[in-house]
Amino acid sequence: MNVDFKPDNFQVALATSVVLYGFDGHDLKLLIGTKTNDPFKGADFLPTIPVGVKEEPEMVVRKLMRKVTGFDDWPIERLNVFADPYRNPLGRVVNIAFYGTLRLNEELENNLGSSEFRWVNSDQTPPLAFDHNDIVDYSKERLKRRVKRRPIGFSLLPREFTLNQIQRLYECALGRELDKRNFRRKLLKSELLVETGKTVRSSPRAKRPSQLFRFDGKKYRTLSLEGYDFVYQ
Amino acid sequence: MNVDFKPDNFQVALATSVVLYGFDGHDLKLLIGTKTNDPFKGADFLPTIPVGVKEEPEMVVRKLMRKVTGFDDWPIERLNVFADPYRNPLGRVVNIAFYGTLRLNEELENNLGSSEFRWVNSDQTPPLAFDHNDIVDYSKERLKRRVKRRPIGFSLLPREFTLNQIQRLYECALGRELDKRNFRRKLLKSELLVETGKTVRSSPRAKRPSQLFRFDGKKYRTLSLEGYDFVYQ
DNA sequence: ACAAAAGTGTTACACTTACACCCATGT
DNA sequence: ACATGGGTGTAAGTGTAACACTTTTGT
Repeated sequence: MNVDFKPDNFQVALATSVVLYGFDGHDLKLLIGTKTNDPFKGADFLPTIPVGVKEEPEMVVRKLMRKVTGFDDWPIERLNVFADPYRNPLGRVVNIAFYGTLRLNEELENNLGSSEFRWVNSDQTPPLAFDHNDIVDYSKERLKRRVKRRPIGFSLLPREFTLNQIQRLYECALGRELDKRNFRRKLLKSELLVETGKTVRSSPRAKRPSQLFRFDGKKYRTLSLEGYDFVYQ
Repeated sequence: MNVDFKPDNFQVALATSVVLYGFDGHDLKLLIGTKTNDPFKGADFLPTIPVGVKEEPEMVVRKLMRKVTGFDDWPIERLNVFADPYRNPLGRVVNIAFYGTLRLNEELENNLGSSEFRWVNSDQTPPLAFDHNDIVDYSKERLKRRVKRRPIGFSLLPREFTLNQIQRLYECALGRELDKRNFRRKLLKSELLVETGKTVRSSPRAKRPSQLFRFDGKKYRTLSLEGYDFVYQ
């Protein structure tokens, strides 16, 4: 069986793109850029960067995130590889795509590294260049799956959050409404949330304040080792 | 943002490997080869083949399967991509790995396309060249997940099979024993099995014959469209 | 006192798990 | 008649889903 590589096998380029999700307490958004050069100049696309022949894709993605948002210390996960032979008109480019999750705050929302990028509501993704809409769709499925099985949303939430915020996040990610009482019961039973004792008013119109919770990361890691599965159907 | 590719980005090669699972009614096996040339001459490895610059990985994998087993019409699924920069000593080779499932029969088991290949019990995978053990481990996790959520085992089973065979297959894939009564109840409730009325004796020593069932593929496709989830915990 | 959002319990049903014996058949 | 694997039922417990009102607080 031939497993030898001849010189003309080494003609492929690597790229990596990242689908960055941010949650601002009310909406789930993702980061979109606009191409400033050909091919597809002027089209929207995902943050994307070539991967050098000796580079590790994850490192390259972190570099890219830092360039675009100013930070690179958010959890990311490899999504999939998009390897259609003609997905890029310049030649064969294999795209190793990632997705990441972060808490949106005003600083992040307004001070992006360059004006080529913006946050869009995750259910209003515009048409994108290359096969980037496929990448976004794939990442949404992955996020849905993760949210169902792992209490992963915490990297999207503020460090202290209300039960209504986390429910809203789950509803955005899953794309459907959830029952408040059942959601709370399930969440509190997991014992991954701890009360802070603090409260906050969700809006100027809201009279009664909500309780603030935070995520018990240590407990989660312990449970995780025991094979804990969150599972929100 | 730089998304331009310069000529020296195009120096990567693509390969694809396949983890082929076969079930012979009693054991779950997978296909392993022995390298006949360097690098790693003499080492065991997965069936692997370079992907040409204009080729589609799935097509290449099917070609590979045909070369090794004589057939290429089994269901395959893309697993993951293994892209560590130094996984191959010849240069940067990105491996787009697949896994496939087939029914083992004596013909397949004994008439492999070449003597470089053999079937090994899936829980006795030998040390493999490159990062192929990682690929195998990953495929086992995927198979486990698939078996839990989809009635996927049917491409591994003979067209007509006994409940004991399918239980045995699930036990191999999940790596643990299952309760016979609970397993049957669950499986029969799904209404994806139809009785053939035929029976077979499982071994010369077995006196009472077992009933033969087959899979109702049409019903499955219908249920599938409605978002059916099998779920065997 | 009213407006607004926060917060809270119960019941019916479905599914999961644990468990041990009788049955049909060939020799 | 016996040996062999094939086949069957029940009960307890756990999780899910549907459902509407009371409480707290600021104005």
